[in-house]
Amino acid sequence: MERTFRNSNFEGAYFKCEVGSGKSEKVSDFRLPISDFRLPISDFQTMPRTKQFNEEEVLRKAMELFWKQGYHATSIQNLVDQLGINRASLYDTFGGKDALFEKAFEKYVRDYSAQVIAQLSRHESVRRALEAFFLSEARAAARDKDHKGCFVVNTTTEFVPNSEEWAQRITRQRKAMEHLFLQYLQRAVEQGEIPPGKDLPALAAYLFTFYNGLKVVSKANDSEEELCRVVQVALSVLD
Amino acid sequence: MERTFRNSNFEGAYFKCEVGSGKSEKVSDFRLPISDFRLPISDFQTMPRTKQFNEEEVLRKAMELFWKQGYHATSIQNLVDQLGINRASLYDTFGGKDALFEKAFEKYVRDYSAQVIAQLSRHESVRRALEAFFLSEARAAARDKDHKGCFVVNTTTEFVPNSEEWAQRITRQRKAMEHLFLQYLQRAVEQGEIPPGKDLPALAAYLFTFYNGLKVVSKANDSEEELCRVVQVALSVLD
DNA sequence: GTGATATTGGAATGAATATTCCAAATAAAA
DNA sequence: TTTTATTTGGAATATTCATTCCAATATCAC
Repeated sequence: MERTFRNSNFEGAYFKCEVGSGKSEKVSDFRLPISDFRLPISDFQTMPRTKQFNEEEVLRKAMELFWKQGYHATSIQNLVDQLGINRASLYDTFGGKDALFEKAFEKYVRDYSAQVIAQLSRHESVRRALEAFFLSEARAAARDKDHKGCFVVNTTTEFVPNSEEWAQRITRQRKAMEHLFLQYLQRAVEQGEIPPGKDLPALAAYLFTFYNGLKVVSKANDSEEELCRVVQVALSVLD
Repeated sequence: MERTFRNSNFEGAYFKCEVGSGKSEKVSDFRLPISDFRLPISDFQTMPRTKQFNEEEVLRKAMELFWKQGYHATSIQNLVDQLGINRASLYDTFGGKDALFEKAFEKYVRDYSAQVIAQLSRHESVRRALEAFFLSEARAAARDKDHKGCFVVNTTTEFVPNSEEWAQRITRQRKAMEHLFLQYLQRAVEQGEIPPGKDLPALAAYLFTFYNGLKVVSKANDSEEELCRVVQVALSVLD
């Protein structure tokens, strides 16, 4: 507790820009002090040793490991080995296994949401955008030699129904993604790509359901061709 | 090892008919000895104490627990508490955690396959049969207060890609279910329900993929109505 | 009832688990 | 260089894990 917060006075006091592999070797570390910053409590006069690793990069590694193995099958030792940082650093920086998993999950959602939106907004035609999105997901899944699937989907099956907290988190994710699909479908109707009068919320929920299925099945089927044909069938509901 | 097989000479020698809760209280136990049965090796003269629990019933409980919680989140202590049998009995009867999980998985596949086939063969019309099947799955999922989903789907996300052995098992399951769907689709073409010339294997793979998605999504969405509408959208590819 | 033997409950074991702790090393500023 | 606060490596801790063991119990054949 005590050690965890010993630095809390200085949160946000510096813009850090760190570069390096983070594998406990020296890294560059530029700090741009905010000139008019006043120390609120402490009376110290020197700055201590800085972190030897890039926090974002380490978090990315943790994300990949939890993504691939899930929460229960990933041990702290596992993380220490893979992340290349010390046990104590892990606890000091991220708080513990639960907190680290949450941060990894949030990073995935953050990164992945941006990617989905970017992918979908590449085409004017909604039909083409959805096709491009699902085909790219199918291809990426088939090519991922780790067969990680989707972090959110994996977490759904691992934590629901055994954690009410995670069930709510997952539900929020579902609604966000269904809402995103819905917006595109509404635009499709406006653009005359989809005949009006269709049950768009059900269609959006369907797209989300199919997405989940694709992410599960692609873990155990790496045939790019088969997955792409399935996508084409799935999207034929839009015709 | 030694204790595990001490009774192996008598496997199948009796038709057992046991009744009882199995919660370490006395149960009725009727044994109908097979009259012409000859002891192959042993020279014993008395029969030992019989099992105090119904093996099939205990296996069913183990299946439900693994189904709900997964492999890693279920401890032996957990099983001992839930199954109502002794630690030693568990190891003697089922071999260990891994072996018990496998047996539970196989029981699920056995029971569930029979149920799927029964469900599908209720209607002459393939379209109606598929609709009845998916709607019944949606309704059952929404009504399952444990939100267990599908044991096979859960196992897919938990063990793939971290176990090659399970990946193969899961792949076999996928192919079996796709094959089942394909047979029905072929019959649908013969019966004139589906226009000829469609890519039936892709359609079968699509149905399987959607099934997986439904089983994931229904864990965190218990709205029967929403799930059923999604099913209707999904099956519109057949029109 | 008696003898033989498997089951049973619970303790014992040893490995793995998450987390905490501390001395030594180190970076930044004076 | 000295001072200071932090990171770091690895040991220490306490819990939980899967599994084994054994004495006591209970059942079946006689």
